[in-house]
Amino acid sequence: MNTAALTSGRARRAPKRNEDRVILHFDYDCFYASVFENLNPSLKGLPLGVKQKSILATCNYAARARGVKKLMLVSEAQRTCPDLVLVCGEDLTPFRDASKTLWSVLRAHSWSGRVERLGLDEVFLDVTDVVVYNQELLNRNALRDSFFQLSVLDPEKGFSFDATRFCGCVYPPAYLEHDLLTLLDNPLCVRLMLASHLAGYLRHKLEELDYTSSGGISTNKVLAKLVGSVNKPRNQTTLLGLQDDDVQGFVDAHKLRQIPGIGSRTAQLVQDYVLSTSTAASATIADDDLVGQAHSTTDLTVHQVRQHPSLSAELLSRIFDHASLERGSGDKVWDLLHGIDPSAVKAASGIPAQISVEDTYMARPLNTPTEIVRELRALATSLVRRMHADLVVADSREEVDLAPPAAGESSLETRRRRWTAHPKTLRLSTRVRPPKLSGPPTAAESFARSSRSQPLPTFVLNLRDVVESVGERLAADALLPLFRRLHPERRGGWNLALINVCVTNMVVVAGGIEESGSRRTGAGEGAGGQDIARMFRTQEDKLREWTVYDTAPLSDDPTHDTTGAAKPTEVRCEEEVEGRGCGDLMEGPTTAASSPEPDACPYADVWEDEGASQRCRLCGHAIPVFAIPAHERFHAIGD
DNA sequence: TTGGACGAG
DNA sequence: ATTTCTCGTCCAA
Repeated sequence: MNTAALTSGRARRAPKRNEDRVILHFDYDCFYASVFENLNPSLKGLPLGVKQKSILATCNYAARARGVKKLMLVSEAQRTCPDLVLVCGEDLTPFRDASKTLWSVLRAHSWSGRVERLGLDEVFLDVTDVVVYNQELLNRNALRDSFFQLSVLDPEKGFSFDATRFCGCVYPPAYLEHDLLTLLDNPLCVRLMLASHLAGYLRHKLEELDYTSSGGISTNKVLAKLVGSVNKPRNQTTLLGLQDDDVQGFVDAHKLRQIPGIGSRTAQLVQDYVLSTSTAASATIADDDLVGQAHSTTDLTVHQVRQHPSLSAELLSRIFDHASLERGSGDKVWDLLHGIDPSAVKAASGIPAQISVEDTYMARPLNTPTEIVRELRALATSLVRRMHADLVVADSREEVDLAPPAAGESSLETRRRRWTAHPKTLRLSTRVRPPKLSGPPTAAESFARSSRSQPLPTFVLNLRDVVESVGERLAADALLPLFRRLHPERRGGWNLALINVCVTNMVVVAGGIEESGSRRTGAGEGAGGQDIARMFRTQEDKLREWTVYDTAPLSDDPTHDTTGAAKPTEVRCEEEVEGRGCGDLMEGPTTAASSPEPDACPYADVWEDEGASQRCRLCGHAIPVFAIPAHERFHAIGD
């Protein structure tokens, strides 16, 4: 039934916007800089720049007032503003922490749980439910003394507000002079007005934590985000669409690239098409001989693109298909050009889809095996740390029914922590340094990454080992083989400009964060997952009995005791060290990594010796001996 | 499943 | 020296 709508004639009809929802967008003002200012308040008022390697990731408004810009080279920024205070923002941990805190403040005020983070410094809220509830509560005779209820159960919880006006700015600004009571005859306007006060209240809550923000209020995500940028720092804007022209006019004024969802590739394809098919008669593209001009220097507005006579959703689809890129979402771009965005605000899962760590080596690319192994080990260790921070929670469950701690039990901590999800896949990505030769024809091709992935070895999920040792093992056992797959040749150095290590493919562990065991959910059949979780737990408890704790360093691996920490010695089995995950970085056969047979390791003295492990006959991965029973259990369950 | 392309901050 | 460090979705083989 869509085919009729896809004919160009019908597709160009006036678009129909869904205005049933109310969406808020928050953007924390110069977030990274604010985090540092709050960590160290003496920085407030000084021009502050946050750098990552050679660029300024962001800067505060004091710095911007002096001409410093985001994403400026550090050297340029210092020339522009000699007394610029610089802090290093390469470690994202404090930003993640602050982001989570602010997000939880917003989430605490949501009824629907639809509170979606975009990056670390933006949040969308779908507040349709709260707003509609308060819409029904409005007393037309006492609008000035309204009360916004934040809770159905507790009518006292909320804030007073004046329902005869909007909180913050409105767009178009002309509506400020409009008779507000007339405006409020429109139920959509009433909802947006209510939402503006809610947004103002929430921004005030964020300011109590010393974070200012910019807010956008509209009926979908794209419009809320776009309109939030109209009054930038520390303010908010509500997009009022009384007539369709208002919203379309607002979107039309933007450059193509400014529309979220239209990236550089899409914008270039659309723009190239529009420019190359514009005839001299096309009045919209003005006097410039744009057709002959370098396309990259032009930035068409949405309005200019929409003026193109034959443009339609279908034509866009053909443009994207023809470029052998993009799926069937010419429709999506067409919608975006008209301010239509049906995408839902997603409820937070609490579990990231992937966790990755990376480092760049622009100034001095990595070339020697020693450097590469050192970096792989460092990245592996931070990745394990991140996995613990993001995927492991304290376990409040009482395990009274299981074996009590044995005498001298050292796992008091470990049995109180558990994974909320297991990543199944490990991926290593690298980027080689841009081929610096050719001048003009250099494309953005140097930007490309390549990657290899494999199942994540299960020992990474062992909470008993210290992170450093797990990290070392991960590097030796898994990352090195992946690296060899990625770079099978050894011609004169690798010239690596970037390494990224990622875990993904999360399998949520049965029982949510607040679940309190299978006893709580009496749902008979669906409890299979929780039974599996229980089996894992009992398995671990059994394993613990077999684990010998020893403060002595491992005899065959002196690097393991560099931390001096006590570490469990693996229980060995007779098929000792059958396979090695490490192998030769430079000369290992390309097929070795995928073969179940271990390859010789002539450079074993260079690389980490991994200690006792063997390959699983089912999946071919090197498994530390102590983890084999659990690994087999894993296979038996069938994932 | 794997590896890439693209889009977001 | 169009960069930083991520995260998410979609697509094809």
